[in-house]
Amino acid sequence: MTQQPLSDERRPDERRPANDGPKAAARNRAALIGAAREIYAEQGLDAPLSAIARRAGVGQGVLYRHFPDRAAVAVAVLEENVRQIEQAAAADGADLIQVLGVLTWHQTESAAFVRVLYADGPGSHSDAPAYAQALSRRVELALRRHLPDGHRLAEHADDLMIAVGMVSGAVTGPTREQRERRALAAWRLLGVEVGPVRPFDE
Amino acid sequence: MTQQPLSDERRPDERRPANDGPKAAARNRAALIGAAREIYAEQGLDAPLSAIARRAGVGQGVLYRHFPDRAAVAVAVLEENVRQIEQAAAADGADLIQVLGVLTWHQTESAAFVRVLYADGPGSHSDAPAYAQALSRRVELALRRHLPDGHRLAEHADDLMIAVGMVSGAVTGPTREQRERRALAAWRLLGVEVGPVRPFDE
Amino acid sequence: MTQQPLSDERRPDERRPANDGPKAAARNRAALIGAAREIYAEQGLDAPLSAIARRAGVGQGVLYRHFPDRAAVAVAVLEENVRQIEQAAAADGADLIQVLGVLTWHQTESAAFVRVLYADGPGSHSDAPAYAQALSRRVELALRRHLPDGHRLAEHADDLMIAVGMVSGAVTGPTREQRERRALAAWRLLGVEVGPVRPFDE
Amino acid sequence: MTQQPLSDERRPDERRPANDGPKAAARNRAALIGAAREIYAEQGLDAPLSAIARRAGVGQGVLYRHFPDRAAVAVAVLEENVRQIEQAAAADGADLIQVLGVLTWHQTESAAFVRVLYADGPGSHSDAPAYAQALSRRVELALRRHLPDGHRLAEHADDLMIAVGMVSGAVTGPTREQRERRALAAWRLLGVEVGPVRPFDE
DNA sequence: AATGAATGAGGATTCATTCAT
DNA sequence: GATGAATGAATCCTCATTCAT
Repeated sequence: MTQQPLSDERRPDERRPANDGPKAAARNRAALIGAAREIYAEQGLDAPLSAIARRAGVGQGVLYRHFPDRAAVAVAVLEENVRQIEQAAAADGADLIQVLGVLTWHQTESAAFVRVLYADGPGSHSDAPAYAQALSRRVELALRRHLPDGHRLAEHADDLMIAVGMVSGAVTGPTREQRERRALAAWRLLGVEVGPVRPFDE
Repeated sequence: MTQQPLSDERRPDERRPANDGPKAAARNRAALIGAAREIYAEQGLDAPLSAIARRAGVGQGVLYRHFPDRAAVAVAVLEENVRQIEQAAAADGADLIQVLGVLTWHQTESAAFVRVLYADGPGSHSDAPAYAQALSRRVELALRRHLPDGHRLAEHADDLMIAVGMVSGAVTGPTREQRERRALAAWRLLGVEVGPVRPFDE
Repeated sequence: MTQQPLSDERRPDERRPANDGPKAAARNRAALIGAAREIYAEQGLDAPLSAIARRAGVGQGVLYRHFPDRAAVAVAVLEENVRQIEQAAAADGADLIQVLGVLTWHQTESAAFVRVLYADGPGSHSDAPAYAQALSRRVELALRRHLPDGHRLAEHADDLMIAVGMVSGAVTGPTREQRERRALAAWRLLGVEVGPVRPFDE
Repeated sequence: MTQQPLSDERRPDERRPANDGPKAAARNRAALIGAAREIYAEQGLDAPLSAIARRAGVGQGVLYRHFPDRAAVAVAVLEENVRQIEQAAAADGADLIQVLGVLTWHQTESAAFVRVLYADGPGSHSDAPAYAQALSRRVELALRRHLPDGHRLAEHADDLMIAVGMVSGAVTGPTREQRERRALAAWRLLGVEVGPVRPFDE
C-alpha cells in the first residue's frame, strides 16, 4: 500500500489459484478492499470501479456482489482503518499518544480516508453518509477513551474531531513522507503530542 | 453566491438575446465565474462544465472560449477569492486579524477553495498546478505581511500555510453557518485570533 | 459489402438480444469490421464511429472495447483486405496476374483502402501509421513473390508500390464498375496485365 | 507556400494596415486563398475554417462573405492552380512537357489539389462537384492542346486524365521533395516525359 | 458464484455558422 | 464591410451497471 504499483494490471503475487471453493468469496472481498485502497491512493476516490476489480483480479460482477455501490467500497476500506484504530485503542497499555500515531498513519496513507469520513458538506452525494458518520463516531470513541480530563482537546465537545479534521486538512503532498511531516507539524501547532506514526498490526 | 439557486435552469432574469456582440464577452466571463462559484458550492469541483455554462446562461462554446480547460475555470474562481484577500491585506489599517477573517470567509464559502489551492496529492491530475501554487503563494504573502514576529505561526516557515490548510480541513457541514462555526473553533484551537468572517468589499 | 445498404439504421435481420454473453464478442468484432467496411465505402474514413456501431447493431462502448481508437478500426478493415491478398498469393498456381486481380478488387471496393495504406502526408494525424506501413509491406511482399525478374515493375525498388498507388489514384467514380474500368485502364497504361478483378474466397 | 509556417498565428508580414478602404475586399480574398493553401498543406482539407481566417488575419465573417461554404474555399485555391496550368499552356513556346511540369508542381504541392479535383467517389459530399468538374475539364483542355496525335496518352479518350489521377495517387510522403520524386517515378512508369517541376510565374 | 461483454446515458470538446456591434 | 463572440449540434469517449453464460 505504501509502495506505488506501477500499473493497473493485476499483480502476479495476487493471482489466485483456480480454486473456486467456498472460501473464494471472502478472499475476493479482501482482495477488492486491498485493491481499492491502492487505487484510491493512486487515482483518488473517483477512480473507475473497473480499475479496482481489475487490480483485485476479479470480474466486475464480483465487485457488485460484495458492494452495492461506489460508496460501499470506500466505506469498506475505511472500516479497516477504523478497526485498526479501535484495536490500537484496545491494546494493552495503549494511551492517547499511541492511538493518535495510528490515526495519523491512516490520515497520511490516503487522502481518501478523510474525504469519506468527513464528506458531508456540499459535493457529497450523501448516499452512504450514515455509515460514514458511524465510523467517525467509532474513531471518536476510540480516541476519547484515552483522553485525559484536562487535555487540550477535552474542553469543548467538538474539539477532538475538529482537531482530527484539521490534521487531515494539513495533509497534502505527493509522498507519504511529506504528508507525515505536515501531519506532525499540524499536531505540534495544536499542542498535541503524537506517538510513532505507523499502522497497527499487533 | 450564498443563497442557493433553486435549479440548474437558466434563471429568467438572466436571459439575454442571442448575441450581444463583443461587449458581451466580459459580461459572459463574469457570469461564468459567478456560475462556477455557485455550482462548485453546490455540486463540488467535479460538476459538469455544461452545468456551469447553463447556469451562466451561455452556450458551452463560450465557456471554452474563455477557459481552455476545467482547471482554468476553477482557478479563475479562486483568483477572485485571492484578490479579495490581497485587497483586504492592502486596505488601510488592515491587520492579521482582519485578513484572516476574509480568508476564513472564503474557506467557508466553498470547499472548492481548498481543493484547488492544496490539490497536489494523489488524485490530482493537475495540469495547471503551477498557477494554483502561485495563488497559494499570493495568499501566503498577503498574510505574512501582517504576521508579527513573535506570532504563533511565525516560528517555522511552513506553519502559516499549514494552519490555513488545517482550518480548511475543519470546515465541513452542509450550511455556511456550521462551517463558519467549525472554522472559528479551529482557529481557537490554534490559538489564533480571527476578525469578523466576511467577504472583502470595500 | 458490395450492395449498398439503404440506411444507417440497424438492419432488422441483425437485431440481437441485449446480451449474448461472452460468445458475442467475436461476433461483434466481425460485425463491427463489416459495418466499418460499409460505412467507409459510403461516407469515407471520417465517418462518425457512432454510425459504425449503429450499423453493427452494437453500443458505442463495444466499439471502443474492440478498437482503442479510430485508426484501429480502419486498420482492422484493411487487414482483412491484406490477408485476402496474401492468401491469393499463397494459393496453388497463383501468379502475379491473379494476385493483382485481387488487389485491384480491394482498390475498387473502397477508397478507404488507399487512404489508410498510403496516408502519411500532411493531414494524417496518424498515431498508428506504423501498423499501416507494416500492412503496406505485407502487400508488397505478396506481390513481389510473384514478380518475374524482367518485369516492368522490377526495375527500381519502389516501382512496384508506386504502381499500386498510381492505380489507386486512378480509381474514382460513384460505382464500383466505373472504378474497375478506370483501374483496368490504369494497369493498361502501366503495361501490366491483370487477372479477373474479384475478391479471394478460395 | 513551400516553406512550412510554424504556427497558426497570423504571420507578421501579412499584417494589414488599418486601411479599410474599398480595396480591402480584394486583398482579403487573396489573403484567404493564400491562407487556405497553407492550411490545407499543413492540416489537410478538413482543417477548421477558423484556422484559415486566423491565418489570413481576418474575422470569420469575412470568410463567409467571400465563400459561401467550405467547398468554395477549396475550389478557389484550386482555381489558382488551374489558372497557372492554363497560363503555362498558353505561354510562348509551351509544349506538353513544360505544362506537365507545372501540373506536377501543383500535384506535389498539396494533396488537397487532388482530393478536390477528383473527389466524386463515395465520401464526397458533392456540394460543389460541378465546378470542380469544370476545373478538371480546364486542366484537360490545357494539356490536350499540346498532346501530339501519336502520344501514349492520346490513344483512348480517358487516358490523359486517368494518367493525371495516377500520378496524383503516387504522390505521398511528408516532404515536397519526396512527393516530387515519386511523381517523377510515376511519369516514368507511364513512359511520359516531364519538364522541370515548378510553378508558373511568368 | 464468477466472468467480462454489452449497454447506454452522461459529459467533454470542437466547429460551422450567425449576427450585434 | 469587418469583427470575433455566441450558439448549439455533432461527435468522441468513459464508465456504472446489468446479465447471459
